[in-house]
Amino acid sequence: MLGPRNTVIHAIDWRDTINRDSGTAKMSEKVVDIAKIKVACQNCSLHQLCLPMGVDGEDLQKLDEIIKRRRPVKRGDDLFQVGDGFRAIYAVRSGSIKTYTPTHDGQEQVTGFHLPGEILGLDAISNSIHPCTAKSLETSSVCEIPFDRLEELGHQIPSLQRQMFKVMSREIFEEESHMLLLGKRNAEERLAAFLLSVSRRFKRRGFSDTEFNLSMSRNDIGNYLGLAVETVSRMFTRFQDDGVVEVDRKSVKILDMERLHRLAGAMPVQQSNCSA
Amino acid sequence: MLGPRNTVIHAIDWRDTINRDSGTAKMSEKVVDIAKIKVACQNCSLHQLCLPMGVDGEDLQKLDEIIKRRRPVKRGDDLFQVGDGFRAIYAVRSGSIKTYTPTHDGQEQVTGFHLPGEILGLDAISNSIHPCTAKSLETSSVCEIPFDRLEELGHQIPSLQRQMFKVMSREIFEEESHMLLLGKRNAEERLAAFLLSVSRRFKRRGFSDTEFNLSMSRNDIGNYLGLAVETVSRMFTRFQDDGVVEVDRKSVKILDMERLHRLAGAMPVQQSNCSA
DNA sequence: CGGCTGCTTGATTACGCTCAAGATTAGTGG
DNA sequence: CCACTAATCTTGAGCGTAATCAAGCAGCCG
Repeated sequence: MLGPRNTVIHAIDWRDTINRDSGTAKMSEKVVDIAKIKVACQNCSLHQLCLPMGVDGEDLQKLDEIIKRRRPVKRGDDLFQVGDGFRAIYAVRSGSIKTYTPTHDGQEQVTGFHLPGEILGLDAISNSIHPCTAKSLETSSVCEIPFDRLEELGHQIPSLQRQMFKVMSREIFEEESHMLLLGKRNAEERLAAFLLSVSRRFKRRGFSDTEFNLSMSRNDIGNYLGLAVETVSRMFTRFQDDGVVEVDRKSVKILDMERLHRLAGAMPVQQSNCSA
Repeated sequence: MLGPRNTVIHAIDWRDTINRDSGTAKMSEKVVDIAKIKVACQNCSLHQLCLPMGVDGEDLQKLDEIIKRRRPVKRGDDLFQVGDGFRAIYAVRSGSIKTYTPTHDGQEQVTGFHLPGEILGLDAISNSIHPCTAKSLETSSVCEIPFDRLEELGHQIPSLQRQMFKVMSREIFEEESHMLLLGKRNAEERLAAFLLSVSRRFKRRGFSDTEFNLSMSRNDIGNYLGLAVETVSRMFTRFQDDGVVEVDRKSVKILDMERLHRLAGAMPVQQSNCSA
């Protein structure tokens, strides 16, 4: 199925993703990391955001040993599917992954977009079955962390257990924020808040917070925000007409951050101290 | 501010809550538990649902020792408030608690209703600050579990660490389900799903799944479901007119469970195996 | 008993969905 | 490399669901 032609194209996609000095999205680590796929945690640029945060020295070594680095997953590939048995959690290393829960009537709800340094699969622990599907939005690479091994290490390494609790807690917190968005905000506020969230997350990863590419489709965005595709499109147009952002297909440039914040409306009172 | 009159009234509320043989809601444990507030985990009827699940013998003893039982909290009392420093998580023992995140413009989003056996405060771990307020909907009692002690025990007791992960994972899963509801369901489906959720949770706790009292106001329900109060009220009326439920103020009797399920519409594909 | 809050019901409005068509881009194969 | 097809995105028109506004009712508590 995979001809040499295909391989070339994907290689190009991949290089685009890691191109740091272009005006386009850069959701990946340093170019050097690509060459040797098996980068140790201590050398990974996401070290500070990811599971190893707070874990160091010998302990980090141990954690590093149980982590399996996977080859890059192509756009459209599933990391895991709904119903799959739960064996590992995943950390995004480069690219981006969307997770969504399908319903019996064929609908889907996108539950999140995951950028480098973020963890997937935490919702599968309780039932030992993945309640959602994780699909790669572009060529991405992920670290696979076998959960039974991670649990063992959790007893041995206090800082790791603590970090796991923190990561899961953050996930709960983020989802509560999203509930607020879905429950109380109108279309304009939703899209503005979404753009700010992406912007903030890119910034933390060392990329521009004003110019980036959205790897997900308008459809995905709408689904995630509880809006019709058409509404998302109209809001983008409106923002552009108002001079708040400049949008060209996937590429977004935020022109007036101040106004975008005002458009996003009221945030949870906590949000101020929270550097997500 | 609190005259003796008040005290009496609250005592009455409390007795109502624990009255098992009336047709009204019964969200509490056995009457015997009330007398001696400090029930050990091993004697607690919620043992199987709560944090101690899977922990036994000597280990359960240790867990038991760090848990502080609080006196009943009265209706309207806050367990903790947004912005409070995080020191402990809480397990509901009887009654019910709502959590909500206030926004800067004075709005609120109810993020959950917590019944006996359920854990609160997990969203505060990552930032060490409570991002929401927890308010008691009726006279309730809770167990306070100091988090630093719990973390220590987590290293010593593998089954406890595991249970913590499971509890947090379940929370994430539940919130994803709620995201689906807020993003994709109409008013009718939302209220039907809500009633089914409450019904299911009462059943697991040994109460009737067809007759119960809702401790929260219509306002809270609407807020939680992303609907106006008026819409909630209209939907209750519609359900009653259709003979699906019988509603009298707080009291709900489900007459046609089958039809209520159909009204709730499509569930996540996982939901079938999930006995929440 | 009177004031208050919470709930219900009705009338009107508006936001965003649906349907539909066209435009642009991406993917595929000759 | 270009042409064709499929998919995605944009824009417009009309409609429907639920919000808003407004009033009345019932239960609760002082």
